[in-house]
Amino acid sequence: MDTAERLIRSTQELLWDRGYVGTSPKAIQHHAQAGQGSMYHHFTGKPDLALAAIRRNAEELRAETEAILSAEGTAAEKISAYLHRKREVLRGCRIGRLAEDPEVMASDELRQPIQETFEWLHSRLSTLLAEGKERGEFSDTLDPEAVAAMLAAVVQGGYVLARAAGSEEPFARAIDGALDLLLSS
Amino acid sequence: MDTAERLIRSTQELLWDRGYVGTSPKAIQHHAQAGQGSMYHHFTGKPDLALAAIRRNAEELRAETEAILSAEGTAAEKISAYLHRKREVLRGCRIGRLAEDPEVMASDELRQPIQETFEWLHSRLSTLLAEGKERGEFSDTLDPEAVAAMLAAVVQGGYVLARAAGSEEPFARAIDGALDLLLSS
DNA sequence: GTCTATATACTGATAGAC
DNA sequence: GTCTATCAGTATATAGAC
Repeated sequence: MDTAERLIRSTQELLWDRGYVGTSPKAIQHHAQAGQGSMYHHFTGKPDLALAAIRRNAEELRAETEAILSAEGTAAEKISAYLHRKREVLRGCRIGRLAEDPEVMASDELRQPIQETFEWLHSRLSTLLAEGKERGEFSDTLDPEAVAAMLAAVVQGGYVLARAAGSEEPFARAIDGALDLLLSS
Repeated sequence: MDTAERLIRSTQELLWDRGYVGTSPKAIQHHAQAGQGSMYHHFTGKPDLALAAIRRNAEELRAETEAILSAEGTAAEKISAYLHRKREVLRGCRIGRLAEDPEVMASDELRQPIQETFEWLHSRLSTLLAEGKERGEFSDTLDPEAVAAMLAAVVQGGYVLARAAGSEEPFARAIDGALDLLLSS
């Protein structure tokens, strides 16, 4: 793996665990085993490298999610698979956590991949819900747009509750609560 | 207002907007119009002052929430009032955002008020749901613990989606989705 | 209680040698 | 491409005068 690639991957990990404000160039260089000079040769600075890493994290998250949502099954099965997907719950969401970072939110360029990822997810979930509703899997009164937002929020909020508790349990409970209501509605 | 009080209130605001990692003693002093010496006279350092500010933010959030949940009305009305409560959506949650801060999560002392606040909220919501269920307001199959976690998660995740979008809309949609399912279940 | 001086380490970068 | 040197500014304090 070349140096530029190691720098991007190291930054992906550090942004996931510490956010943008909490990640220094020095920490990135150390993690990537690259020198100061290498980093500034391949990237113009911290924002440039962070942007590459955020985009990569977004692409990877989207690909992993799409693999689950496009698998065989009913809409209800896909939604359930998405909610019960294998996750490092206590680590949080590599994309959602950046929505709490003041410098990411202050930069249109850094915020864009975050915004687009959630727009994509919302669109994907709401299409799926509409198809399931069409096939009679869900209540006739179900609002796909609202329920899609609710499902995305439950996952993001589940991470927050779990981290606050130091336990995966609140995440699992929140998912259960959402799925119970959706499937019994 | 005395200096110690100004320092605490300034730190409350800065932690809300920038988190612990993103807030420096210098920024606090400037916001509170207090000198370096004053800050270190009243508090032993940044963690000590932050702890006071986090506890204060937790107390205030809890008091505001309790006022809504203990008002007159059915369980469903109280839950709806809680979800539709006046919020600075794009600013995020003054407590939940700290669950994404690496240094707060690394310190048992700083994390404790965050953990306790969500434990209190979960307990309060789940009691309310159980009472409502008892009175026939909700489905017989409703699981109060799971739905309470789901509701807390929707609020926290709603903040994340709204900040990512730069718009309050996703928050409102997520709340609508949760409430629709709860009340039609 | 508040102020100024001082201190060590880190942040985020630039410059130029190799 | 990578390395070392250097830099202005900040982070997080401590010490001692007033």
